[in-house]
Amino acid sequence: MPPSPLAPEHADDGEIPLYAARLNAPQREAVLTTEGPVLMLAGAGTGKTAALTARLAHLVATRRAWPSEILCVTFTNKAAREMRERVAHHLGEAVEGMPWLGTFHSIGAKMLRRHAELVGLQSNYTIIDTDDQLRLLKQLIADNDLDEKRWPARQLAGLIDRWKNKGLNPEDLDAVENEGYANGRGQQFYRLYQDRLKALNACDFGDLLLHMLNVFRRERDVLAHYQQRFKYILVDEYQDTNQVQYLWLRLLAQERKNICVVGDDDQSIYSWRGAEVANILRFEKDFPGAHVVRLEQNYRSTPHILGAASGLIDANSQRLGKSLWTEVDGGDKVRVIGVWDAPEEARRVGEEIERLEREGAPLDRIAILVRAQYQTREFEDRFIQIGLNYRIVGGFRFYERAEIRDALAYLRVIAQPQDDLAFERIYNQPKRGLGAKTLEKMHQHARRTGLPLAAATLQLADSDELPARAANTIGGLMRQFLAWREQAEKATPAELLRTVLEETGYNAMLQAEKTAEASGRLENLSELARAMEEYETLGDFLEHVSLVMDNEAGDDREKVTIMTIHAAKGLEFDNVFLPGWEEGVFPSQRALDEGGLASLEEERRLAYVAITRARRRCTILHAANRRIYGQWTSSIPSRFVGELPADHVEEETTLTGGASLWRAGMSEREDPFAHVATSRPERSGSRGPGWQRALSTGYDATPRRVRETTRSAASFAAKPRTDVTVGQRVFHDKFGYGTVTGQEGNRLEIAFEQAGTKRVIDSFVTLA
DNA sequence: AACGGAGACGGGTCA
DNA sequence: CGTCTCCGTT
Repeated sequence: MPPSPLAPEHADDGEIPLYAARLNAPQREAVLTTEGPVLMLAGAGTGKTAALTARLAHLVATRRAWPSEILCVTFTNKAAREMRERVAHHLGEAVEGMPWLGTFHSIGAKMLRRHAELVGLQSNYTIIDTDDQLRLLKQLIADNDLDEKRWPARQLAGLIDRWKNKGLNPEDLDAVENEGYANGRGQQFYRLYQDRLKALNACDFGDLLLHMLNVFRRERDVLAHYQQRFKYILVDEYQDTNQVQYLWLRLLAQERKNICVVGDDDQSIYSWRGAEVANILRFEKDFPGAHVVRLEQNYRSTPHILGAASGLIDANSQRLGKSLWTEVDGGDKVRVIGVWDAPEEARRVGEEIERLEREGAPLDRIAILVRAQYQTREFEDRFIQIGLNYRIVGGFRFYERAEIRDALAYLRVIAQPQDDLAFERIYNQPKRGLGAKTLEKMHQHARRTGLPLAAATLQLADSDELPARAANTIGGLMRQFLAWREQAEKATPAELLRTVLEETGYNAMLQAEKTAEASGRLENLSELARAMEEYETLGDFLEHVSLVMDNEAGDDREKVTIMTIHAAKGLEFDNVFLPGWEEGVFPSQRALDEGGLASLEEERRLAYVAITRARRRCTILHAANRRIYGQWTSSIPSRFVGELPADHVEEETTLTGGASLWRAGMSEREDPFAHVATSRPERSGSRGPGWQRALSTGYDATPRRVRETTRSAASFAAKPRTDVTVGQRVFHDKFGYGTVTGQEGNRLEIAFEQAGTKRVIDSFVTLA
C-alpha cells in the first residue's frame, strides 16, 4: 500500500506536497499507483503532463527510486525538454536532471554508445540522417547494377525503415516482406546497406532502436542490467509507439513490471509511419492486472468545442472509450463557414484575425491548422499582402538546409575521419576545382586500400596519381583538417566552426553572392555557431544535433501560426482556424482511395485533434471550389462537417460560398450554386459552371463588403513609414532585394530583383 | 560548373 | 499548374 500523498515520508506534518496539490482524483490515482502496470488514458487537455511529472516527482520524493533509476520516454525532444523542466520545478535543485529521460532515439543512442562493440560499431559512431541514407542507398543500387529508375532508392529506404520499425533484421525477413523490392532482392540490399553502415562506423535512426533491441535479445546480462536499473518506466504518447519500441519496453519491463504508459487512442494519427494503436488497445493483455486510469476532465476548451469534438469522434468504431467534460461553461459554438474558393478562404481568415487583433487577442495564440502542407501557400500569400505577421511551422527544418548540412559535414569529418558521407559532401564545397574525375580516383583508391575516403585521399595526394593541381588542393585541405582536429582538442565547438567557415572560404563564398538567399544562409550559419556555444565538446554537440536541432529563430514579433494538424498535436491556442474541410482535402483523397475504414477513422481522429487544440474559439471553413494540381475542382463539404453535432455548431454562408447550404438542407432551387455544392468532387478536368464562374469572375466574385474590409485593413493597420521613399533599395524576407517604385500609405510597390514587382506592406521590409 | 529541358509527382513527420 | 530532380549540353 503506497503512502498517501497527504503524508509522504519526507513531509513533516501532512502538508500536501507541491506536485500533488492541484491534481484531481483520477490524476492523483495515476500518481499514487506506483507499483505494477498502469495504463493512463488521457484525453486531450486533461492535464496528462501534470500527472506524469507529478508521478515522476512522487517516485523520487518518496525515495522509491533515484532519478537515475527511472526510464521516461517521449517521442519528441520538445516533450522531453518540457518534462525535464517541470520535474526540476517540482523537485527543486535536488535532482541533477534525469539521465534516462528523453526520446526513444536519444536513449537508444546513449545506450548504444556504451554497447557499440556488441553490434560491430565504435562508440563514436555517426548518426546519419535520411539524406545521407538516400545517397548511400543510391550508391549501393548503382554498384549492384540495379536500375534506380525502376527501383528507386526512396522506396528501398522506406522499406528498410519499415523493417527496422518492426524490429526485423535482414535475416528475419520472410518471403512476403522481401518480394516487394527488385524481385526479391530487398533482403540483399538491406544486408549490403547494414554492412556499409558498419564500415562507415555509422547508423541510421532506425538502428538506434534496432541495434539496442538486438543487444537486449542476445545479451542476457546487458538486458538484466537495465531491467535491474530501471525500477520504474514511464512512456508518454503510448498510442504512437511502433513495434520495435513496443518490444523494447516489453523486455525492459518484464522483470519489475512497473511500467506506466500514457496515451489517448483517439489521438493516434501516425499509423502511416509505423505507430500501432494496437499497442495501447492490448496493453491490459500484455500486462495482466494493469490498473487503468481515465483522465476525462478537460481544462482547456469550452463545452461547445468539447461537444463538437466528442460528437465527431463518436463516429469511430475502434475506441477504448472516454468522454471529456469540463466545469467551465459559456463560450461560442464552433463556427462553420462556407466560402467560394481558397483565396476567399484566406481572405476571410485574414479578416477574422485582424478583428481578433483589434479586440486585443495576441497573435501568438491564434493558429491556422491545415490538413496538408500545400494549403499553407494561400494563407502565406494573403498575409504578406495584408501585412499580417505569420510563421509557418514545418517545411524546411533548420538542419536540413544545405549550408547547415555543409557546416555539420566539416565538423563530422573532424570528429570522425571515417565519415565518408560527410567528406564526400564537402571535399569540393566551397568549390575547389575538384570534379567528378578526382572523386572517382578517390573512390577507387579507397576501395583498393580499404581505407576511409579521407584517409585514402590523403595518400592519393602524396602520389602521382592525380594532376599536380588537384593533389595540391587536396593536400592543402587535408592539412587543414589536421589543424582543425588539433584545434578541436582545445577550442570550443563554436570557435572551431567559425574557424572552419573562415578558413575554407565558405563565408567568403556566401558574402560574394550578395543575394537575399545568401545573406539568409550566412545568418543561419552564425545562428548555428550561437547554438553551439552551450556545448563543451564536439562530440556532445554532434550527438545533440543529429537527434534534435529545432528551428526557433530569434524574431520576437508576435505571429500567427500556420501549421499542419499533425504538427499541432499537443499544442493549444485560444483561436483556431481549420480551413479546407472538404471531401478530398480532409479527409484526404488518398485516405479515401486506399486504406478503407481504418484510414478514414485516422482522418477522423486527426479532425478530433484539430478541434481539441482550441481553447476558446474554433472556426472551420470549407470552399466550394479549389484548384488541385492546377485544375479547378468543385468540392463538397467534408463529411466531418456533417458529423458535428448541430447543438454545438453555428453555420454561416457568405454571399459567394453557397456550399454550406448543403448541410442546411436548402432546396436546390433556392441555392444558386446547388449544382456546385452537391456535385461529386471531380478531379479530371471537369468544366462545370463552378469552374467557369471562378475563372471568369476570379477575385471579383468577392462581395463588395469583403473587398472594403480588406482594403481598410491594409491601410489602417499602421502608419506609413517615413524612412522609405520611392527609389529606396530595400530587403524583404520572402522576395529579397528590390527598389521601391511606388508608395501609397503603408503600402509599397517594389520591383524585386528576383521576384518581380509586388505590392507589400512597409513593415515587412528593411532598408538595404 | 552552370544552365535548360524533360519528366515525374503532387500526405501527414519524428528521431 | 508548380516544383524538383536528373541528365545532357555548353
